[in-house]
Amino acid sequence: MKDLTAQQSKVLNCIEESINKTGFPPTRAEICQKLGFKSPNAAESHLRALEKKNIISIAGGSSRGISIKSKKSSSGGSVPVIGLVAAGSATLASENIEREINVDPSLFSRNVDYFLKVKGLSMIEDGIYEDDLVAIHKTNDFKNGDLAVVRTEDDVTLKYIFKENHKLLLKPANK
Amino acid sequence: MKDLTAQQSKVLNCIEESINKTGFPPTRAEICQKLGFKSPNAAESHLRALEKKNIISIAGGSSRGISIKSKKSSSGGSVPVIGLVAAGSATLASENIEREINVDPSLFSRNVDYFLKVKGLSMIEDGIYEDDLVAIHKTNDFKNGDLAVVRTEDDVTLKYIFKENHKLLLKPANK
DNA sequence: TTTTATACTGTATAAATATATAGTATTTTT
DNA sequence: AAAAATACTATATATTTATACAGTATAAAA
Repeated sequence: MKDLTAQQSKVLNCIEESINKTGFPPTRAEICQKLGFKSPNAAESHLRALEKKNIISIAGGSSRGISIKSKKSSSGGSVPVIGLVAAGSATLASENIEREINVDPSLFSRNVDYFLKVKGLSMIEDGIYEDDLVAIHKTNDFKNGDLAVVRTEDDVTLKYIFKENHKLLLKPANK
Repeated sequence: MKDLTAQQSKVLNCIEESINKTGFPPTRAEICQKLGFKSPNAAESHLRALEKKNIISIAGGSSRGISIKSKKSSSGGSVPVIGLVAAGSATLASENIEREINVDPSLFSRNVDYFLKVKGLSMIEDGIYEDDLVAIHKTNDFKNGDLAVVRTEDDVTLKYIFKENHKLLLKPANK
């Protein structure tokens, strides 16, 4: 799958949020309102970009005709579970998948791409214990203080992420 | 819940089908076309009837603004969620059920009868935070040190349970 | 260097859509 | 027997919505 730009991720999130919250996709105007655009064409062109990248499909001539593709069956979709170590590999290669579990999408505000099984006790102060499953949502869009899966050269960990000037600041949960 | 008429059921089916097939709810016109009505008001009044019976909600002023309120627990994995306070009542009365979620039974070693939503911070030292969901398995069989839902005269809490001689000892998780 | 993609503002409009009103007829409830 | 709910047709319209067209500007790819 091609990478999404930050803005495209925001729009995709906006669609997911709308479906989760209201039960139906947003209009162009609603996307603009949520993301602060002043022209409906801003939303329109992002939607077309997402369509081109095969992330969503747009039903021509009908209102709110947006649907998210490749979304596993909306009720009880199967989501892979990956150990923290294996998550370092680029893809969700089948060898790295420990198991698949069915989750109710309504439990989470965003689409869950996979689960990470936590190793070690580094997050214990935040109530995340060894062997806990952490739901991971893939996106380029984040806020300061979000908890994120961070991959460095030789390690994969959970860290709080901050953007300062033009650098990324990573803050671990343990002291 | 009041019973639906044959026509109202047809309309509800039509809505469900549309959401499953296209990803978004139908318009009045689409309902008419599917069910053979010749007036948009036929669909409209059925929708209002379904709304009155609390089956769906209709967002005013927005197209396709239909969402289905109580999802039927058609799949076997549906489990009710109950707030801790409400759990004091004897049964899983429908008024006390906040929602229903679908869970993968393989996530738990025992059968899950319901979920409790945690209030307060009494379990924070054990990694159970406010609004966490705790899976509850009903049984008379327990071991010393098991975490259990305990109901006293006026309170419902999570406590560690021990059997000593012929008495039950309850130990809270907080200091 | 030219093209393509991204990222918008601003304006306009045909078509889609919700929704009200006016009727008629049948069934169910009180 | 009267009232209320159900089940529609038919028409009308204000508003919502998708969608096209015309620009401007920047960054990335060819």
